[in-house]
Amino acid sequence: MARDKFKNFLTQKGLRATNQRLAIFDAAFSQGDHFTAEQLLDYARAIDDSVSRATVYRTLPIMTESELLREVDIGSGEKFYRPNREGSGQQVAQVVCLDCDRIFEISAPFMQWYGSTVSSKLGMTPVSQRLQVSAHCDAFRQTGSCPRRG
Amino acid sequence: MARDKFKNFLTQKGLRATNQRLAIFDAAFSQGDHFTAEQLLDYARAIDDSVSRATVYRTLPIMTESELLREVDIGSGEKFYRPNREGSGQQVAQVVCLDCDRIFEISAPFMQWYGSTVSSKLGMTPVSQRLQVSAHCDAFRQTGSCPRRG
DNA sequence: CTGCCTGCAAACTCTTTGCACGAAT
DNA sequence: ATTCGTGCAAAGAGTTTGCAGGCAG
Repeated sequence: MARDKFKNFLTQKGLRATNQRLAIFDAAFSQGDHFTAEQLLDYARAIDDSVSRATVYRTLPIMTESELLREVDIGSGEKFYRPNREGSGQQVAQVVCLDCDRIFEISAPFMQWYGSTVSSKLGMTPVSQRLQVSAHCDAFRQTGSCPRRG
Repeated sequence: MARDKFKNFLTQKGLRATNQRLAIFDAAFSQGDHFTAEQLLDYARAIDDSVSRATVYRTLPIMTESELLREVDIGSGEKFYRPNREGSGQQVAQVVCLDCDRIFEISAPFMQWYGSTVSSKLGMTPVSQRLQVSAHCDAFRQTGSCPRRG
């Protein structure tokens, strides 16, 4: 269970397993889709209403360092986060729908190879890579509404 | 000359070719590397000291819409911009050096193909795609200084 | 002249931080 | 007990915007 991995990570780093951190963790993992820091605050407060915005922002880096959460930045001002289930790894491309602002993720196994190829040309060692595609929804253009939104 | 393209774009859109806009344009194209909005303000003021921060921020979207400038967001809080010379197109990957914070660009022609493939799986039409690789500099790790920095 | 553009400064959004209190070990 | 964690509110960074005056067409 991911919750245990989080607790282990905390203990291992000499950090404390407080109610607030666990509430934030549970809130994050009750979400199926991407969420923002602000949304996470709402979700976490539904579990433990003592959670503050500051603690959410202080807990997010802990969860991304432990690789339980993935940070997704599509250059829209605010960052998105997503639970990293089933060890899905980092070889994922984001497809951002320009019509409904949703973010879809698609496996892109070649990315790692490409990162290595490109980096070695520059005498560098790749750490991570991100591929982001911005696209319009065909159905939206025809019907005027996004079929994935309803 | 790119400057003329900018003027044409302005005229075509019913916008005015003011001294400030042209100073900002010239400042942008005197830069060889990526720059931030704040740096652009400095450069532009060296040409015309009446240029204000507001006008820089108002002119940047005009220059990116006209495809004279490319926006590069590496998720660091502030956005970078880069002159789009010789019609280099959008098929460029960014390699961000984690040691010296520089941004290198490398041609990645396959990206467009990938964008199409992925988008069509979702029933979407790709508009743009971005590949960003974060990497460590091998030379830096050995010598403690970045050879590209000096 | 007309109305788009401008500079200024205040506002805004998202995120980070200082401080004194509170709780986990 | 001791130290780390917390909430609150203020600060911070980057960007946007309302307004009164200015300049291009």
